[in-house]
Amino acid sequence: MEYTVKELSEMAGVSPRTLRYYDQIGLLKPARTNPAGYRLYGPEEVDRLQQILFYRELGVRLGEIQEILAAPTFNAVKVLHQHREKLLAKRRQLDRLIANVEKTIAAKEGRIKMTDQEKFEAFKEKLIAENEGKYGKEARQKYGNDSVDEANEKLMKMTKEDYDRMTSLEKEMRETLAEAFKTGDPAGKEAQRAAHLHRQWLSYFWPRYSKEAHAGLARMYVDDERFTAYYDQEQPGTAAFLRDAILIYTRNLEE
Amino acid sequence: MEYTVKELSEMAGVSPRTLRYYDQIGLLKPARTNPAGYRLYGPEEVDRLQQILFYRELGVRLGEIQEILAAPTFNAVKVLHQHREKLLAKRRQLDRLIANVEKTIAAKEGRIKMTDQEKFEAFKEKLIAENEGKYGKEARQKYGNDSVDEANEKLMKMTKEDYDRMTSLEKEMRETLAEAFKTGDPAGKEAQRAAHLHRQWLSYFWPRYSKEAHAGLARMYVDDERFTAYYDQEQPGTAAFLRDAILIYTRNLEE
DNA sequence: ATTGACCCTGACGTTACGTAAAGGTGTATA
DNA sequence: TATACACCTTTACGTAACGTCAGGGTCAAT
Repeated sequence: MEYTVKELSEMAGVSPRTLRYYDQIGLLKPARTNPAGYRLYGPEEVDRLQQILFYRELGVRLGEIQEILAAPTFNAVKVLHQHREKLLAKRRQLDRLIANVEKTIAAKEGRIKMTDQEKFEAFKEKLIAENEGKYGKEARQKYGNDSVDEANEKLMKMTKEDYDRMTSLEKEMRETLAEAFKTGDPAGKEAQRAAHLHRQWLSYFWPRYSKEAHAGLARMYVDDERFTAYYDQEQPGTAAFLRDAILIYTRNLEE
Repeated sequence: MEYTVKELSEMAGVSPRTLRYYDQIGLLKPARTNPAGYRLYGPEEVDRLQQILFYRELGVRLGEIQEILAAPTFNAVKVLHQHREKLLAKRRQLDRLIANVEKTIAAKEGRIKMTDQEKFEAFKEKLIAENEGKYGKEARQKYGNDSVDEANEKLMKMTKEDYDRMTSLEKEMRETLAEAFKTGDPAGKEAQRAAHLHRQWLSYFWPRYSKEAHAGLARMYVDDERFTAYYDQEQPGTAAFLRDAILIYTRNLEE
């Protein structure tokens, strides 16, 4: 299959100008040109363009991409695995930015205070991540393999931001539940807040919330001794209390 | 606290030149200048710079940022929530790219075939907006609402034994998945076993199995950050890996 | 034969800075 | 008090990766 400039550009989501520019700088030459000088691209060029876009996505300069693709040791599959790693690192960086935004929201609402340093933490770590993302060679030569690997491991741990959000939600729920248990009133404000937090926590697992399922789970909390043991750790009767709170909560839900 | 150009630039992870440029174009003027003309930045400028960097991160042009920050209706907290949404969307986009890389690896190794269109799917951000709507709401209705509600009913009727079998099945699936992830091959034997276990586990929720729904759920695992968070706990990329394994699994199923 | 959507090659414009060049400032130390 | 040295200033040209015309040729269908 052969593609004209426009066909390939639309398929790849780039502009025709971009393809002509890549031709101009020798990054992506068409397979052939027709008598009138029209550029025609073949399957190899399609794959090469995909490679180029992977690198471009990672912020590698076109000149560098050219060198990489020209290297005699170039191994497409190996490089793709590297791409994958870089993209995962980028995702971790995004997680940090998201955490930063959430922290900033909390600060603006007066719930917490942020130092000036903290305000920029996520942006700076990006620089570190990106620097490392210059395909590692400089950093590895400079600081040696070990420290780079250590840094990577550290970053990997930061990955669990989502998981942390989930567990902190569960923790908050359990604390609220413990407070509510003291009141003894499963219909009370605290207990209902616990039920609501429980619902939010649940939403990390369940694709869609339904009050019936929520109530069903609550009943199971008492029937299943593992759950009972878990929730009754501090105070026996907590599991049953939570069940009652959830049953009231779901009963009061509209729809 | 007042900062000089260098102090602020180091704190924010930008160059001094950048701050002078922002002053030049009127995007970020210093609070005052000392007699010798040195720029001095106060707390308001620090916060404004943070705002600017959030927008810049999202690819907004400086001119546009200027307009946004100048708008009389500007509401910092509201905008931060928008930032958060955008960042989450960006993360979903990254998940797509990661999936694309993994798919490309599989294709290079000859395990699956990719059309030219598929090779570029993840790069096109416009299509993504469409997919967003498609998988965000419609797909959830398609694969979610009806069958999930039925599933919830099933869950409610479940006995404790059923529940135990279900959880241990899920545990086995996750362990198999973790092993398979190390191989990096979603078409491999381990990964396919994980996909099969996933199907069995699913059958505890879903009234009837269909490969289309299974594949739909797999896609949702990557599109929905809650699922991604859940499956990526140990190893980032696991959700995308599971999705690919399931896609391959369902594709190989006789109708 | 004509239309209209495509193609070509220049060539200058744009964004967000990087990078000197040429010189002034602040302060710690000899 | 002199000197070093790390900072600061403005001016100005350089750059990457295209966008955006202008001016003109091509192709497939009507």
